[in-house]
Amino acid sequence: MKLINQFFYTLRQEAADEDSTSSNLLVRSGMIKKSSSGVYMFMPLGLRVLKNIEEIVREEMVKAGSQELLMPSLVHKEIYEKSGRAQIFGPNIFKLADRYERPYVLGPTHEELFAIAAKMKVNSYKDLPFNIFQFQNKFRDEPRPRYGLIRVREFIMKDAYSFDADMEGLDVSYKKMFDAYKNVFDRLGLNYVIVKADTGAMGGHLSEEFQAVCDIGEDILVMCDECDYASNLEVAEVIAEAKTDEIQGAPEEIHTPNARTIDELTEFLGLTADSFLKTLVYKVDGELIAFIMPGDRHANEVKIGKMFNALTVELPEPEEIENGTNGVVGYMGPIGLGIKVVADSAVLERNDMVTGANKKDYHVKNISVSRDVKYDMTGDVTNIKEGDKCPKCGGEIVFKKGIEVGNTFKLGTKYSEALDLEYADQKNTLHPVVMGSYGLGIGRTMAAIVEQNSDEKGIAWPMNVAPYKVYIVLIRASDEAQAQASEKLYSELNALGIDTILDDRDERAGVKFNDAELIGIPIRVTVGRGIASGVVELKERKSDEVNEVALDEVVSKIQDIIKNS
RNA sequence: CGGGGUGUGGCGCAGUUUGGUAGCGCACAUGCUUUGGGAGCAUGGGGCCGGAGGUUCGAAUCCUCUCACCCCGACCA
Repeated sequence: MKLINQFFYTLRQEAADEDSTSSNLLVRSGMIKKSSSGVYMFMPLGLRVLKNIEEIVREEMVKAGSQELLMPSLVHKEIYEKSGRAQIFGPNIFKLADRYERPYVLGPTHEELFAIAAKMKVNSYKDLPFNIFQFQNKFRDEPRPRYGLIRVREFIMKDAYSFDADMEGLDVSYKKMFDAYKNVFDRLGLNYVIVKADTGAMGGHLSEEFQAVCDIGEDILVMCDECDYASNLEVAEVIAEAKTDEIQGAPEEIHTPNARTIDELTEFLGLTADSFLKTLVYKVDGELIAFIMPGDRHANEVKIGKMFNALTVELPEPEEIENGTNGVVGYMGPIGLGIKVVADSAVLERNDMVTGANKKDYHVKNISVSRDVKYDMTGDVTNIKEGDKCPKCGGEIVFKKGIEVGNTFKLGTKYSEALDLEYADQKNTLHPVVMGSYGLGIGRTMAAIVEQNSDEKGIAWPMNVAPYKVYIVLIRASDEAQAQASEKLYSELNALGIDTILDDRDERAGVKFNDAELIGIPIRVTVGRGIASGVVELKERKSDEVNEVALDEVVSKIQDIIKNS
């Protein structure tokens, strides 16, 4: 591309309404522009990057035996009602109506349509397995879009689906996709980890997330400093500490005026947070249930939801709690509360604890859980903490932050049952098909790459996703020798299939250098005064070194750099 | 959904408290100079101040409503 007469622009100032390194750089470099909250335009340069990422994903999908197709975004709402997901997605799904007021949705993900499509082919066990995928826009009405391309409401996802006769088959199909994902993220040069995760709105048996490690990540990755344990915080198992303190005398009320939170109590009573028996009331599928746990731990709603196999887990309003229990908000305790109580495994053996008295301004001390508290169930209902023991090897747990760029699910038969996707086995008995689903966010991956590959000057694209590989800075367009040399270099590189920008604008050198760095082109060639002695300058974006190279050697040097990248 | 903030030329902002009919930087156009790290000087073009209604002789500025965008919260009582 020669820059004159092309749709190319950069911004010198930060975008006022962008809140992350990647979104700022992508906007400033003229690759994307916000259209409305959480919705972006992709400009020519940005689209090239997107397509490059897409192509790498496509290659790996095809290599893994998947076939590409394309589904509509506009889907009859009925389909999501049949699978029960209209409810699960709830307000996150974009709804609209046609002229006859028939309800439609903009697809948030496409398990249902793929199951329906698969029915066209699947009759017998002989028709399985197979795997299909697409690149398509997904729509999710996020309550708060954030961080540019990272949390958006419309985005391009590669979604693939596998169809097998049984779980053993699914294991094989899953492994193929899993390996394909590793290949993709390895090729993209991303620093990522794979963690176990909650199956969430997808349902099913297993979910693993590919997480790009990054400070602005919205997911907490639980890692072990000794072994390869890696999990999303949502599902990381807490190994209950065998902590037992001395048994005290009978429970005794203590006056704790205006001390409602754990923080206020630790301050007021001079005790550590873990001496408190924290009592939280959740509304689990509409039922008020109390959870007791050590005061220094946070409840984990995903675990609670799983424990009750519940669709919704929410914190009720204070009035709801006081109307539905014998408790007083701020002074809640499990004794005589009048609702079901679930005890976290970590408190079962505890003896010397303080909890709420269900009475304003009073708590109770000397609580021995086994002696004083009647609980209905027990289990792991809290988040793991840094410094806890690794559930796998006993090593120490550390946290990292991650951006979820890919997710693989062993779905099982949830969708095939809901949508009647069945096959006949050797004995002519019907069975639901076993499905897997595999998502990969293209725009989010692009943003994650920028988060991991930028400096104060701008983006530094890895070679294989860079919109162009070479940027020729023509210092003085009015100089015949310089103009001719850069023109020749430009044609030679393009003829070799090396996408090149020739900056032939009537701009000062500084402007061109800055733009080349901002938009992150990996190789820069400067054609300037050196041309008199037959040399140009070669510089890689990620290095500070500038090398003088003879004009007739530049092309082969560039080829070497690309080959070795 | 709750709290806070912001909407003024393509981009980034001032002006709003104390109403008097819009300004700065960048970008843009023209000319001269300059020319290897975001040039200088001069001249100039471009905005019904998010929208609607109201108060007033007069509204970017005050009042009411509304839309959009951003931030914090929606997690522990």
